[in-house]
Amino acid sequence: MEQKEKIPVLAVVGPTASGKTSLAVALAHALDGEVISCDSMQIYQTMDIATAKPDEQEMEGIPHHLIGFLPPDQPFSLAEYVRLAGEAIENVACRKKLPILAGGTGLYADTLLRGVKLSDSGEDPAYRAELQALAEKEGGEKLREMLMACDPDYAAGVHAHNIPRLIRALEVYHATGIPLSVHIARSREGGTPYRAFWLGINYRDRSSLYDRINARVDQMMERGLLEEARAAYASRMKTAAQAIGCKELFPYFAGEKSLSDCVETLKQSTRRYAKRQLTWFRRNPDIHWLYPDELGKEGLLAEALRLVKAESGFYRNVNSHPDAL
RNA sequence: GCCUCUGUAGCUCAGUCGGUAGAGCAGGGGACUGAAAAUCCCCGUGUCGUUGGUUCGAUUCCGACCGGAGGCA
Repeated sequence: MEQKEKIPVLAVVGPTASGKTSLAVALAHALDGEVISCDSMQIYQTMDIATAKPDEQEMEGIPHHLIGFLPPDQPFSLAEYVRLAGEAIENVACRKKLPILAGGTGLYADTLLRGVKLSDSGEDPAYRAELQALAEKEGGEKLREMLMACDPDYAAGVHAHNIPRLIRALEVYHATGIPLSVHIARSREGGTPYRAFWLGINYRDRSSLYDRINARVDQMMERGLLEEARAAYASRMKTAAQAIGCKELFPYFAGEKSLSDCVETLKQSTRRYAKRQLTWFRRNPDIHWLYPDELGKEGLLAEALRLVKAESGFYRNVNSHPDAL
């Protein structure tokens, strides 16, 4: 049987406020691409400021997919993202454009581009609630003991304090009779329909990234983050309320903390988030790292293009349709 | 000018009845398979302000000097 040709996908990843958006747009211009967002919060219709969604001006006419399509009261999941992003990539590739995956949600990017096949067990809210109650009553150790009995491999790697992980692992076993660790091993077997080329943005000097983060939070406040967060505070959201830029301001609305304290906390959580993102991406050996504080603005794009062009499939993909429009 | 207090980790401070020191926060590292902007784990060497003295030994006691805070004139 003829092997289906893999779809080339350019991935632009990195921590928040590192400049992914503008690099992705510039690459889209240069390589005739479209951007597919890989961001677990930009999917929502609200919170434009907090999630730093690119606006019309920043998009520069480049089509962006998977941004702002979901009502904020809707929950979302990894599996849904993989499905929707897969469709978007297909759609873009069919129109002979280069799919450019851009965003900072590492779990989403990896699961998608590595072709991970998630277990077919969805969520079981009733069972979850049961486990949650059990954890509150008897502690995480109890859940870990239960997991140890059915999936010792996975249990060995999860701390008893990490309740959500324990619950999910128990839920999977409960629903499928197969340990999550076995699902995970199998999920990697099938290979991926994509040929990914990874670009990562990082800063040689961590503090210069932090400076950018602090400045961007101030900018968000000037643009009306407070009102946006107030609206989020008033409405009861589930997943979306986790967004950094909303929850940190809630204590101010509740009259528990001063606004300036909340803004400081907001900056700090953003910094910590960036650090976690870097931890995630660093372990990906396929990423070609770019350092804006070393390359400068022009140099960043030039270096990115140089790397991409050296990778045959991507540039050829562009050249093969020079007459399109 | 005099008196008192104070100077220890990036910050706020403990502490050593003399044997070179530890908390919180900040910060760093790591894990991660259906809520991931989430959830969780690990990490504390620093001229103990400078300089003399006492001492086997001083960050600790004493003196001087240099910062800082307060008080009296």
